[in-house]
Amino acid sequence: MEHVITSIHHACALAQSLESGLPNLANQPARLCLSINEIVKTLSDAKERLMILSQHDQTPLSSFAQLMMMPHEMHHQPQMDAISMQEWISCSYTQTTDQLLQAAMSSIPLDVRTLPETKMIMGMEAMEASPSRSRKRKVDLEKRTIMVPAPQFGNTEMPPEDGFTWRKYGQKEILGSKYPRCYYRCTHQKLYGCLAKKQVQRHNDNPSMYEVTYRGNHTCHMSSTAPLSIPPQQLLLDVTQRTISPQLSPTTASASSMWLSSINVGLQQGGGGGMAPAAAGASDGPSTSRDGADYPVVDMADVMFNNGSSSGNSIESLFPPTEDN
DNA sequence: TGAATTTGACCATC
DNA sequence: GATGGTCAAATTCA
Repeated sequence: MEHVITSIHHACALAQSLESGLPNLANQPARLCLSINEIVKTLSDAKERLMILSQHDQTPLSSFAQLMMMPHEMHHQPQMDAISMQEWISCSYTQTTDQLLQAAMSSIPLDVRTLPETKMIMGMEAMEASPSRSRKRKVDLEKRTIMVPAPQFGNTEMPPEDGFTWRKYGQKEILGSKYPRCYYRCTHQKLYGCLAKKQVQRHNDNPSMYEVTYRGNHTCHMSSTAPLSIPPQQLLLDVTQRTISPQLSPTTASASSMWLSSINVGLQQGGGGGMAPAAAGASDGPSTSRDGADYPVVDMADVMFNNGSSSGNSIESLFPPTEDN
């Protein structure tokens, strides 16, 4: 039991370090992923040990329960036995992990996020919408579908922001869907010939999720006068090389910032069931051409899951103190 | 007043 | 013919 408490303390320390390092990490999603992964791994380890303990020792885990319980939950559940504690931990852990994954996925640049390797890494394959019935059009643009959480607070009717400016050009009732599908195209379509489009539709069974389908690629960032946004290649390079991006667009910076907020809320809320409001600025990176490009996702995966998770466990390995921004 | 949104109509595909 | 995607006039908003 002592080891479990130690692990939890360690996870809390990691979370606090993450929180304190947020201002300097707004543009380093890979390191954030590393940190989250470390926290989740530590809590998972504690959970597994708790499982084993609770199987061997059926004594109530009241002290630990009180330690981990949210105040409002304590009010409603003054007593908690080992079984319900186990259920609670399981539930909380699962929800938190899912929320973190959601938040992480929504922050990773779209081109990276939608790569099969990335989905595999993040365990998000199941979140991919089932392939729609094939329908070849004259202009068969590349199509990528993701699920993003709807805002929990504020105007939940607003589709989640993704860092780009979109212009709505249509809305249509879709057969078999409770919610209409909204059609957007890049605001800069006329000015820069940007062909990026997206469709936003609330999930039928889960209205708290939006199904967002992107088609085409943003070309507006290529213009010298177009809104600045970092090409994903550059961002990925920065991520994998653990260097600080020389310049981040306001959009990217704020998106990263919101991503951090999401993580923060997720960590604080535990199983409370709520992420940071996506409407405040969920994040997508710019979407540019990636056809044929060989992104070093494997390297990123290696960094994320092999390099930092097993050895050291020092927060310094995740957030070297030498960097400031 | 210009930009963004709404919405009915039209077109493409199955 | 049914359905999804887009157009464009009308309307709303800042």
